[in-house]
Amino acid sequence: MADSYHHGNLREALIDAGIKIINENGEENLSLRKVAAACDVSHAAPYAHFRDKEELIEAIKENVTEKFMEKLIEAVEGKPSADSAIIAMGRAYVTFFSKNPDYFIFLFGKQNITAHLKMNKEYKGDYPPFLLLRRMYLLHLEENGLEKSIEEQEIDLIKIWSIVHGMASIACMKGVKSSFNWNNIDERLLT
Amino acid sequence: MADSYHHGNLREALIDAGIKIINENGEENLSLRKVAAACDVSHAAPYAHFRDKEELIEAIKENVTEKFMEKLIEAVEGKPSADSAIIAMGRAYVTFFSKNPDYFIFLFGKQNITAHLKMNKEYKGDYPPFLLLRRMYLLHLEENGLEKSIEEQEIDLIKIWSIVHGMASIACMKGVKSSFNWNNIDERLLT
DNA sequence: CTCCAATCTTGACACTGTCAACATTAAAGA
DNA sequence: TCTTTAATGTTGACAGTGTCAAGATTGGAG
Repeated sequence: MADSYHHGNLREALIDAGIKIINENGEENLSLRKVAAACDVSHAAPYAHFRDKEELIEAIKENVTEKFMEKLIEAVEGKPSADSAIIAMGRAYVTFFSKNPDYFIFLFGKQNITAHLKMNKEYKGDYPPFLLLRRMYLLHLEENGLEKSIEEQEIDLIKIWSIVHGMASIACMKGVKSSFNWNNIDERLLT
Repeated sequence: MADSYHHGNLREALIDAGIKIINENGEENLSLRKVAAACDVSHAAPYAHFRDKEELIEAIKENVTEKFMEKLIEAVEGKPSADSAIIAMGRAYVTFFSKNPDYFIFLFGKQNITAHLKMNKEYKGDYPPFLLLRRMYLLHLEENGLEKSIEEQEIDLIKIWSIVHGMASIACMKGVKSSFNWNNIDERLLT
């Protein structure tokens, strides 16, 4: 199967090769032709699996988001309360991107993330990490017997997500060398 | 001077044309050749003013950051206290990018911002909006007679910047249609 | 066994960033 | 005023890019 005309599993191979290139040389060095070459395949072969370059990038993003979600779920599960789960999730969020800033740039660089804050919308198609956060937040309200208006809930969600996402963003900036003292911030994460 | 061999003020014209293209068609449609064409100049003319494409983009970023700073300073000046100044600055921060999300993507999409958080470093070369924030924060400590360790100060700064920057980031995401109810968040911005 | 649809190749096109060689001109110094 | 020079702009070339059209190959359904 190595030197046969048909590759066998080109789609996955292209995604893996794309991730490797992004990790080693950054997104700006990702080209369809290089990805194809890395799979020992002609320059137009990817078009049998992806409509255009954007669609390959989108597939890679899904793949990276899955890895991201694994860390978040791992952080959340087994926690005694929603509060501690949310805090653990925030830590995992920042830790994940601190370890590989390239992923942050890759995932959020063009802001093409979908997240409907309105609680009465269907959640389908929303950004999975945000879905998890919302689930934990609703659990938090329930566990503590809190009743909040939709608007208040939205604000809380924005606040929580903002500080975590903002920290990740700042941590990924070049030149920001300060160590983040997460331990001190934990208890203030939730309002 | 219109049809003379020398343009006269090509450098500024290239920057302006670049901003226009980014505003109208997004950064992904910015090419040196288009910028040159927009200035009625040959495709290699920009190389007399910029080493490469990156240097032009960097110049455009400086230009956009100046506009950003104008809004921040405008929000800060005349405020009765450092606290109210910081809150106003946060509002201006989010408002600026809510109005033109393309600028957020352009400025922070690749995270190439320099901000040395350590208080004992020289501030030169730091990101101007961050410098302003730090100045206001130190004023806040002074006005309220607070004494904090360097580490505590850093944490405060990261927190403030994180929530504001994070909100701006989330506000610029596709699909986030919720209105930001800033009025409710103001009094909780400072710890 | 045949045929078809999925998959892959080849060749082309326009566009890109960049460089080298050359042209023009404003301005400084004689 | 004339000459020279450095700054600025042009032309032409090159490799690399995304994308498409036409054709080759092949696994698998019938």
